[in-house]
Amino acid sequence: MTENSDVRKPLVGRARAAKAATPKGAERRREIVAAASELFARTGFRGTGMTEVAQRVGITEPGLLYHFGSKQGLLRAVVEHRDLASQAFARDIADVGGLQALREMPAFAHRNRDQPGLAKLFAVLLAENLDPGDPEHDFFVRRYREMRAVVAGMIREGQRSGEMRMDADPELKAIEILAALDGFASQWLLDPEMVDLVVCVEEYSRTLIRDLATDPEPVTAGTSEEIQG
Amino acid sequence: MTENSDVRKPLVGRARAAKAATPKGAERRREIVAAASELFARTGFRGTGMTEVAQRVGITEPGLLYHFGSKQGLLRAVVEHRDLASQAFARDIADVGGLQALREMPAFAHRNRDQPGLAKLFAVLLAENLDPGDPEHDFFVRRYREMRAVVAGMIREGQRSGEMRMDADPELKAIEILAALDGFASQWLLDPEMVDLVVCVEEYSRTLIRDLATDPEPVTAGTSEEIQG
DNA sequence: AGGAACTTACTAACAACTAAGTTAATAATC
DNA sequence: GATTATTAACTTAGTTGTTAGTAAGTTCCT
Repeated sequence: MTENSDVRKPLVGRARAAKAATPKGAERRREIVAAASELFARTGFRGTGMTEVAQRVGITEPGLLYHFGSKQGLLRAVVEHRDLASQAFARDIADVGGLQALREMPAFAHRNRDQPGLAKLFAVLLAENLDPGDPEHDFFVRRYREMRAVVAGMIREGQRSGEMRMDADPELKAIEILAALDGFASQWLLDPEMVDLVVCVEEYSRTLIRDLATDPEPVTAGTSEEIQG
Repeated sequence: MTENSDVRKPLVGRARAAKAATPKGAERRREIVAAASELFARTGFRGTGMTEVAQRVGITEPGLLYHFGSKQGLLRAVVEHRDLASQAFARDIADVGGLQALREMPAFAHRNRDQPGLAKLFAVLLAENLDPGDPEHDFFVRRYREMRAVVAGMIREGQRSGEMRMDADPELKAIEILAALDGFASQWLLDPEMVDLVVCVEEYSRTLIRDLATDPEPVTAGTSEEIQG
């Protein structure tokens, strides 16, 4: 019944410039990516016009297209650039490992709260790319698989070291943790007066530790104060 | 005018038809809402054209506008209609109350898995309305507040009846539960081959019961199914 | 001189929406 | 019970504005 022949653009565009060739050009690109990130976060990819982005950095629309070839090219640049921040977070988690990583979740929440643009950008772009065939669908699939792998690895390390119960499924727990963090973020973005991101993550962090730790934790009151062993 | 004069349409449009006046009209409205739900779910509100919706039901674009007055009018109709399904879920939860409600979460997940369109629609529309000023922002704020209240009430009842520990914060737990469910849904929609919605919710349901129940649960050998495939 | 980084001027497609007329069914009147 | 009036439910045709993207030329810097 009415099969979808919804084929996207054939992506023929000659992708005019993949990399900058000049310090000036590189700087412009950075400006453009920053502006586009803000606008995509506010009005989405589909809801944002190239003209708006161009005005924001004080050039014309074709001037913008010179750098990225097409709107999709710009999207890709935005997504890849902003992903670095998240990857940094992933490294942090991976480096720490085990229960200590869970204890540091509130710090991550603080960073997010201070940069609502990044959180919103990813929430909006994720929703716009849920469908296979959406321009950045594969990117988000890959990204979530990687992050789940990182979190699952962190849990597995906690199990190896004996800090965490063995009968927890690291894969499933990883999905749950990422799900909760995303969900907190969207409720907070939607209604910051009612939902405090940091409080939510702090409480959830405690819940996770209570759930996963083999030994009961000493009662750490309030915010994330490190307890040196 | 680099400043944002991004004022939305003043909503003056004479909202030509708020309700149907004829069985035939009512039926057409239903068709249109169904088609628009599908399309909004796939390509979002901003990414979907009135022409596409109109074609889908076999009428012209002005014919569509006759019924809903404007694109926003159509969006509102879609959102309000599809919300009824979610409200039904809320009633279920509220009626059951306490731990039993947590045990029935997988049933809710089953319903969602069989209707991916609804889940996707809400994920997409939520992300498109995170900003105050977005056309349905207030609707989503209201909706989440209501659902948090329902879930928090369910927990409070569990506490009153003695099934659940008193030192859990019902408001925070409600945020967490909705966050996790939304997050499961979006990971599942993005990558259904790696994330099984039902398995995730089942596991999470057990985690919640373990976390909140005062008495340890008898081991209900529910699903020993394999993890995702 | 030559290329990077633009601009102006344009196009073709499409967006939501309107105006005005048409059809068909119902409801009211004679 | 046929005719008329009224209305819902459309259609055709057009308006206005915006979209991403192009073509071709210009400025600037090395």
